[in-house]
Amino acid sequence: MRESVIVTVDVVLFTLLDDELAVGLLRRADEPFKGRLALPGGYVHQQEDTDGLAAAARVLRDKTGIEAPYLEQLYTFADGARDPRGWSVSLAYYALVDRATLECQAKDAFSLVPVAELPRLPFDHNRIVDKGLERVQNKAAYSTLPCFLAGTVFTLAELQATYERVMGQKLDKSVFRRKLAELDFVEPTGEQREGAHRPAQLYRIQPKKSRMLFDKAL
Amino acid sequence: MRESVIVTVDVVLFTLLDDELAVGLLRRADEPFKGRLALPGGYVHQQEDTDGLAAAARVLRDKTGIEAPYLEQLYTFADGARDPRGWSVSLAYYALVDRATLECQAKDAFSLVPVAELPRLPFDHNRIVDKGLERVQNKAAYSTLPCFLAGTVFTLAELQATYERVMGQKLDKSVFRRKLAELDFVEPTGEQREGAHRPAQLYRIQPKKSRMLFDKAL
DNA sequence: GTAATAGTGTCTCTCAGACAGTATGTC
DNA sequence: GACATACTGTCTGAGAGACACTATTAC
Repeated sequence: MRESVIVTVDVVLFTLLDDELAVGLLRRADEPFKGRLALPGGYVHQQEDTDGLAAAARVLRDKTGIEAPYLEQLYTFADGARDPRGWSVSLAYYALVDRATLECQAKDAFSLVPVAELPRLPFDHNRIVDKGLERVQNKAAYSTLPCFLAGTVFTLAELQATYERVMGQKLDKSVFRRKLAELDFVEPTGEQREGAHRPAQLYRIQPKKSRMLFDKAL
Repeated sequence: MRESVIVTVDVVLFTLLDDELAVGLLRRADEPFKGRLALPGGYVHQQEDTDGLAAAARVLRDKTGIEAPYLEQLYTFADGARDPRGWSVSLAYYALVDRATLECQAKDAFSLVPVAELPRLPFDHNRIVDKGLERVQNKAAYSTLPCFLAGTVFTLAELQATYERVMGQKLDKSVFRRKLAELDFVEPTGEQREGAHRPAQLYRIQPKKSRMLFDKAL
């Protein structure tokens, strides 16, 4: 017995907007919920997409123009009530993009909304965003994940601020740097950031260590 | 553009067999791979199953007779190569069952294989088991999850042994008990386990705290 | 008594947190 | 010089690990 099931991918696109975690939303071009703000999503294309991840990357690229440096499966929402068209499966992915990359690649037709100010979204998209937030916050302290929100180069103060924003708590500067040194996944570029006061060393992620998991929290 | 996609659920059933983590496998009744050992799995039934979790519970119940006390979504495997019939989606779940419950509920037609001795499985079932193992091992130290493998009542020595088996490392008795006391999720039943030597106090999980996550490792 | 397992007490050393201190830039 | 930000050094308290110790059963 084989039944036809609607299979879509939906992407939660996270970035930092004014030092707050924000989500990328699009106005839906088609029914159902045409015209409403929702997560970028679309059908899986069996000919085009080798797997779920590829489908998510394609959907994100086609709908927003963005090639996310970080894209990972989040959860799969599958039930008979989430879509008015009937039983459906949504392969949910989440993406992390820094503001610079986003500004440079993004098409205009798309909104960034801070997670604290999200409107009611169609389908179960609020649940999907919640699940994404939970995942990002849980993983933040134990991984290099927030680095993808900080851009390609950053000062240590900026990186610390990024971790603090995602984790939702203040960190001690001295402790943060001590652990960074131990974990050894950033390296100085040699460049400095000039500003109003003493310039700061610029750093980047060591290419081989861009996706690390730690034993202890940062 | 809506395309029909095969949607199945597959369940990795973990239990402890001779102090080793083992997986429940079934001989496939139908093509493809008829007669081969594989994970219990089946199609989603849109009329019957309210959601993915319900589908996984039903498949596990129908194929093995087991009502798993712990059942959680693991990952979704979706691509064009995993099933010879074409592009397919497998909603993978993992279940934890203690030996006593398993013995009492299980139908006979099913094999328990220690994870170290797994044969080559059809589809991408080896990948699914690997993912499940990874998940269980990662979560073990930070959750009550291994308790579901220990049975409804257990001595502290048995519980420690269970954690050690799942985590793959020895723990210090004194440290283990100190943390158990702090986390406060087991309670004495009042009963004792009689044996060859000094009897041990029996414990159970506090019903309200059966699924806890810890900040620190046990 | 001995053996074996249950359960507890205590020392030490590591490390996170707190915070003060120094360095180097702008004005 | 003052001030602001970058960066470093050091003290302390909590807690994990190691391990010895006591308790209670069977024999």
